[in-house]
Order: sequence, then structure tokens, then C-alpha cells
Amino acid sequence: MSKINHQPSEAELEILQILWDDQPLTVREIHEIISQTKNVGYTTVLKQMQRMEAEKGLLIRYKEGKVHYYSAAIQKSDVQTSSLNRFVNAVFNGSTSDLIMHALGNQTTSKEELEELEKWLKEQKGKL
Amino acid sequence: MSKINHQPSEAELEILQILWDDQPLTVREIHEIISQTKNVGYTTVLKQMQRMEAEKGLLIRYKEGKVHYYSAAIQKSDVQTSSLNRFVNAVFNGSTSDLIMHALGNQTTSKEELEELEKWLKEQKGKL
DNA sequence: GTTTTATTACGACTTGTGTCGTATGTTTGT
DNA sequence: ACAAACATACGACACAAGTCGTAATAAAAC
Repeated sequence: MSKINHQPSEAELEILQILWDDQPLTVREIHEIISQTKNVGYTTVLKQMQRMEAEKGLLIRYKEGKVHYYSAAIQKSDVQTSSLNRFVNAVFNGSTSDLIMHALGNQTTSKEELEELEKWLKEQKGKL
Repeated sequence: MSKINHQPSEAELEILQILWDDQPLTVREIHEIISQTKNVGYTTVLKQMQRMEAEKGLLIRYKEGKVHYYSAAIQKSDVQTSSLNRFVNAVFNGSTSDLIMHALGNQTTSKEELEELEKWLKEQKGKL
């Protein structure tokens, strides 16, 4: 479990999520995916990724011919864990159970998610 | 359930949390509480609160003699709900169940907690 | 009533994030 | 070999957040 220096911003998270799903990718590929939901220029995404690579250690890259391929330099679960910690402290006064109650009370929780959660719970109970 | 315009920042949340716990308070009182854990100037907190009152609608205040008393202008649960939504989208790809699994995996989860959660799950499924 | 003290108001600076425009370099098709 | 197409590099700007110094003002102490 490596340490995360600073919370990635939302735009950075968006890029990381895409990469965690499928790595490595070029800037163009990332930009195409982001463009589907957001109106943002190619150089914007490029710059963001360059900063994520050079200034923060969020991405790594290698050159192949003309293009650069990027991958995430940090683990998804590490980012999720540290993000969650910060979040629960800032918004729920550190109370994880409060967070969970709110999360469950939220309408956007789908039936599929509930079932997935049930399955996971059964597994956990088995482990005890 | 009122709409939250923009996610309060971490410093703003810190002030809001203090107020949700005990309202109304003066700038000096808030500053004293924050000073216990953070080294920050009085005018910093003041400015923050002034911006939260005048520019964003996060606080309300009234004058009494020389001092101004501040209160939160938004509900804690509203902020928590909207914050949680943004957060789960940005960090967990919108999957509430992933969030919950991480939250539970973070700490030692007792059998009682798991069963409590199962009960909640059943209730939620009933509501769908 | 004048000085001291507390409180608010205002302006300024710094850093980080998001956003591009333009310049420069590299392939590739002809 | 040259032009068109495409990728990266670099610099710039706007905006928000965090920070504080100093000025102004009001209350309290003398």
C-alpha cells in the first residue's frame, strides 16, 4: 500500500479511471473517451497528463514512434482508500457508519449493486 | 432537499462542521476551535467566513453589538448527500457498493456490523 | 474624551487547477 | 523530398482557495 501525496483532482481522477480500466493509452485515446461526455480540447487533456506525469507521479509513459503511451503509476485501490479516508473525515466527521448509512439511503443505489453487496457480505461472514 | 451549488472546500467544510455542531458562533470562537488542530491566522478564518457568507450562500450572520454571529445556511445532510454523490462518481465510478466495501474493508468489521448492514440491505431492497 | 483593544473590512499574494493557442517536431503519403 | 497530418512542448491566462497584512471602525478602559 503506497502513499498518495495529494488527492488527485476530479479531472485527474477521470483520467486515472479511464487508465485503470484499460492501460496503456495515448492522449488521443483518452481525449476521445472524455470527449464523449465533456467538451474539452485535446491540448487540455495533454497538458493535464503531462503534469500528472512530470510534476506529480501519477502517470508513467513510454514512447513508441511518435506517440506516448501512458499508464497509471498508482493503484486504484490505494487512491480509493486514501480518498475515502479524507472524505469521511471532512464530510462525515470521521464516522464510517454514517457514511455507509447515507450511501445506502441514496436513491441512486441500484438493485444490482444491492445484490452485489449482499453477495460480498455473505463472503465476509464466511471469513469470520 | 435543497441544491448545493458547489462542493464546499475542505476548509469550508471544517467551518461548517463546527457550526453544525453548535450554532451560532463568532469568528473568534471558530478560530479558537480550529487553532487547536491547525496553525492558521484569525484573519484567514475571518476572510473565509466572509466569503462563505457574501459570495457563496454557505453561511448567514447577524450583528450583535460589535461582533457578528454566524450560522450554517445549508443542511448538513444535504451537503453530505451531494458530496457523497460527487465522490462516489469521481472515485468509485459511481458504484456505491464498491464504496461501501472499501469503507468496510478499511476497518475491522465485526459480525454485528455485517448483520446490521444486511438488515439495512433487506430494507432497501424492499423499497425498490 | 482620549487611548487601548478587539473586530471587521479590504486588498494583495501564492499556489493549484483547468483551459487553450501557438510553436515545434515527427511520420507518412505522394 | 515535400507537404499534409498528427503529436508533443511550451507558455499563458482565468479562476478559486488559502493565506495574511494593514486599515478602519467600534467598544471598553482609563
